[in-house]
Amino acid sequence: YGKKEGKLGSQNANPDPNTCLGVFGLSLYTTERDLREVFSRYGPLAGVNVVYDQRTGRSRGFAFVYFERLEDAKEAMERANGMELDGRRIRVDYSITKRPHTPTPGIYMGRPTHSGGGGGGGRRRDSYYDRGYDKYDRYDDRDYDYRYSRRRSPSPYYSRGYRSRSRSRSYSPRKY
DNA sequence: GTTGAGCGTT
Repeated sequence: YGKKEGKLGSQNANPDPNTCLGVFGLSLYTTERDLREVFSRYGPLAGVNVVYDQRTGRSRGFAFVYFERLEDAKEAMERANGMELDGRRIRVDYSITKRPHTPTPGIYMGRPTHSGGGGGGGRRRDSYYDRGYDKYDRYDDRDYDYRYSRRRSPSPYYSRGYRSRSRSRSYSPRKY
């Protein structure tokens, strides 16, 4: 049926249980250490990642928590979702992405350009792309967060009235 | 002390 889905697809709504949890709505002051303290209650962690804004270096308000075991992740998801942390109601869900962005691969990503006729030619993609790196990892117009690149704040000098009229009088267009 | 729903390297 005609499902209209966002760029993240249906996974946005129902991520499958996973040892990687996404934690959202964090306070900017919540650190990975804080998250560790909270989430390690449910089981051993494999890692914690707060996502930081590339420009400001500050938290973007969400994080990823990796559990060693799926069962622990499940429990953590149930229990920690909606809990208050540092004054914010946090939301916890299974992550739909597994990893941070793939660094630009300096390697061939697969098929030789000359397909030897017929279907089988396509070699399986290099393992680089087989370990949980998914379609969301591409640097792609659809995936890039334009909120941060669109900062086209006009120079203040162009804003109306910034320079007083009297000031602009001093500007003499010398016409010859 | 930027407020909201979201998914990734400082």
